[in-house]
Amino acid sequence: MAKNESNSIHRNTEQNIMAAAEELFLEKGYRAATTVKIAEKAGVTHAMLHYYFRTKEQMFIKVLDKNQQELFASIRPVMSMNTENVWETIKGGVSLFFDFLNTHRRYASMIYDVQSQNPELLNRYRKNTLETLGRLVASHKEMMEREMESGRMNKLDVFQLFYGMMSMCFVTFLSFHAIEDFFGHDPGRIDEFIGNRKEEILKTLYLRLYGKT
Amino acid sequence: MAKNESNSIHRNTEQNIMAAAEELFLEKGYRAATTVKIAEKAGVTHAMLHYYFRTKEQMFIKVLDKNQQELFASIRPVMSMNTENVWETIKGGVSLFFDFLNTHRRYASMIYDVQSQNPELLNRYRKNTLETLGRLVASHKEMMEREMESGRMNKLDVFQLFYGMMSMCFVTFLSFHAIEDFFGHDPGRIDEFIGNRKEEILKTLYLRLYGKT
DNA sequence: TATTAATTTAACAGCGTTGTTAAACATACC
DNA sequence: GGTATGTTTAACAACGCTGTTAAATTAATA
Repeated sequence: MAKNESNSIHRNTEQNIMAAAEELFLEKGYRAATTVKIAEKAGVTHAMLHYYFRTKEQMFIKVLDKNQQELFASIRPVMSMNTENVWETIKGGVSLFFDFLNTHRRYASMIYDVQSQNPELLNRYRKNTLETLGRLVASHKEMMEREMESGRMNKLDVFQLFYGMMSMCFVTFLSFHAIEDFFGHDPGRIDEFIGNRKEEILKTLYLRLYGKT
Repeated sequence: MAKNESNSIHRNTEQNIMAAAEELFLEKGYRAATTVKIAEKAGVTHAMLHYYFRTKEQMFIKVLDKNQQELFASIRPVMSMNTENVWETIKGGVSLFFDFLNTHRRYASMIYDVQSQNPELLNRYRKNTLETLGRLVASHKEMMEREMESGRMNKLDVFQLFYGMMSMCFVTFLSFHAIEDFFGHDPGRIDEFIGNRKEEILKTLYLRLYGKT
């Protein structure tokens, strides 16, 4: 078997397994996505998972890494944003994060599932995330505080602001099962709700920062 | 054995099991709270669970019902609130709901866990909740819309408002594991953060409803 | 004392899950 | 044709979970 040929076949099956694993991990979480179901979905026997990935845990870590890379790529533009315009930066950041979660609709619930049931699997992931997030917050903290001092922006704790931004986005997709139930699994109505939710979050944040009583 | 005596012993063990089951279901969710661990925590053998409750599912349903009753009791005062003062009503409702979640810190994550992993167990629960919630929303909808028409309150979709209120409270306690990690499991700092979060949610809602740009 | 209820002990069946392996087969390449 | 790689098939071991039961034990009561 030629090396090219070999690799492409190799990659095809490996990628099928990866794709199936990703789908099931995202949909069901770590525990409920069993190796047998993953193999079934990939159209191979579950012995193949061992052949390519050795253990379920290694498979999961690859899925996790892939999604984390996509997340970082998605929010990269915030890093290089003009930090002079505070609202534009916040709006951009929330918008990018929300859109990432929307294009990865089960990501939030997968992370939540693993965080609560198998937190040890998130050790590597958490380190990267906290560093990245820490840098992000730090790089905008001063600027915001200046804005508050000047009276152009309402005063509030920067940590509370970031927590609020992230959690409002996150909870939208954590509650996706409930939303689906509520809207009768109608993709049109669901998309509409999600779109409105994003606008509502941005409006809420804007008024929190600039609204006068 | 006298009937009284019998009942009191009966109840003691039964209540021990119930208490252990509640703790573990709340902490770990349905699947991960195994019958053996519940029996261990209650200080009895797992055969006793069968003796008193027959199945794990029945045990869980009792725990669920108990917590739901406590939730309904907690938010009952909102029902009888003066619906003329819109902000006081909203503030009271959010405050009561938030406080319930705070005194039942694992309730949110237990409900989330079961909703995503064993949704069929929530069928009875969901029916009750949706009805109660539906009545609650309906009873305040008109009044809010009047307030918006009059220009005293900013316009927004009532459903989005309720979703926002509930989800901001809910996500605070869904992210409790993360909060504990972040604050190094220091109860003082955690309580302080939770307290600030409640104020922040109320402030955010107030500005969303009454803030002018 | 005889009876009844509560409880423990110790075992078992049945199921699903993960990880593992041996043997056979298929395919491409040299 | 011989070799290496990919793949399937068909088992198996080990573990943990739930549900169940039979037998023995304890304690209260009538």
